[in-house]
Amino acid sequence: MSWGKGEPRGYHHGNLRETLIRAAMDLIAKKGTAGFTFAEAARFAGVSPAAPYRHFRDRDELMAQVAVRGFVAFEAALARAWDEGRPNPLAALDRLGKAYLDFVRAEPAYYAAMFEGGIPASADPQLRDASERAFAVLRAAAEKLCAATPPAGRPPSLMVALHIWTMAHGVASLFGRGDGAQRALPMSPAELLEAQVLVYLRGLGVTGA
Amino acid sequence: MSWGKGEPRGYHHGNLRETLIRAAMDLIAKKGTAGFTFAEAARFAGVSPAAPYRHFRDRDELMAQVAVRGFVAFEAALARAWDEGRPNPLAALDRLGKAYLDFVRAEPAYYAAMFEGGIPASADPQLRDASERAFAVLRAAAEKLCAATPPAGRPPSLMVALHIWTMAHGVASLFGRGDGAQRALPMSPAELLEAQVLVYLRGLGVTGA
DNA sequence: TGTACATCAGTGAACGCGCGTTCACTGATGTAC
DNA sequence: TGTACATCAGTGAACGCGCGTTCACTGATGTAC
Repeated sequence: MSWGKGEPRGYHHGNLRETLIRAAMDLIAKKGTAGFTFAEAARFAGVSPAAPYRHFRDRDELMAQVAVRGFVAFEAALARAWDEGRPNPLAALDRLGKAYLDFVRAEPAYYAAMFEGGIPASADPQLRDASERAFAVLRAAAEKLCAATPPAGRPPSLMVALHIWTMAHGVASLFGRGDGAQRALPMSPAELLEAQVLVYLRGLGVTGA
Repeated sequence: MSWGKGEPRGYHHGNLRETLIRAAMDLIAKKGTAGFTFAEAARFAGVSPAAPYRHFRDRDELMAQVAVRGFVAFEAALARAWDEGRPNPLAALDRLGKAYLDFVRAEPAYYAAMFEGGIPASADPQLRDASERAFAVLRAAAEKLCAATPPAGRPPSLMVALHIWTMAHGVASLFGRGDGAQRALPMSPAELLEAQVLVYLRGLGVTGA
């Protein structure tokens, strides 16, 4: 079950599934979601073009698996940053936004598979679930923030969660990509998002903003 | 120079360039940016696979042309909605946001070519220019809005323009796509964006928000 | 502990397909005189 | 106005390529007894 990296492998690979997922990530990171083929992933793994069919129905299933892993890693990163709102929701939210951008920049393959892979989240229950969990972190954050707003006219926390999401996603997708496709900006994406969230929170009447 | 639609065409097509661009748009709308090929565009136009080379260097140049047209149409739609801030900046901004979402929903091919085509805006000066012009509408809107904020601590209008852009783009890319890939929402994308912008403007201290 | 056998995971050759691209060509158009 | 000719725009056949997918196969692994 455990295979040394440099060891010559025998007839059986041993962890082909794992290797193929990593190969897919490498290829997606390098050439984008479109320039990733089943055949090339096999070649990358040093295996015949028929071998992947033992582990994945087709290219889309492999891509979906990458996306699932992406959402799992994403959720972990966001939850770690949010840290249940410690020491206070504002500081934690700031970390959350930075974590969002960091993830997109550091994991272009995950980001591409998650949001540009052409795999609808509804297609795979596993994918849907992983994506829900990641969003749940944002929901939790929104709830704590809403609790800090004046009770009169308190906004629905689901809406606030969606707003946070769209702000982070908008900045990330327009300016925060890992590859060099971003446009010139007078400030860093992180600064842009931070300022935006602060204005938004002030508009919400969050105490201390 | 003018060709009736149903007329049988002779050896020369007459407006192949135009027809290819429209074919590309149809294909991109149907199958996304990845599932669009030079050969199929030619077939779609009823012309030999070698013919497109008389008009475009390669597939990417055709895609870039679609993106350029997209930005031109986008600018027109945004400018029309903004209408120089009449009758007041808040009402105009609301229209602007709706126009952004409408465009993305109604013109999936343009949107895809503009933001998902893998064509960096910096690649083509014409593309860069068209994209600048579209953004200029947002800048103009941001300037008028900033003028309506308290002079003390007035934010830079470029930043506000970028914030408006990322909010609209975030909502559009996550929830406002023309195809059925959007997720379930407790409200329409337009409502979500409108509420978000209102909170943001209140945070900015815009008079009347 | 050894042996027989079922199952598993990867092979490699083959296939049909559509794409991108080239080439010499040819029909149509426009223009100089 | 007519004619000769240059230029333009599209043809169609051909090519090499890589992809997705299948197939009967075979080497390795695990397990029952």
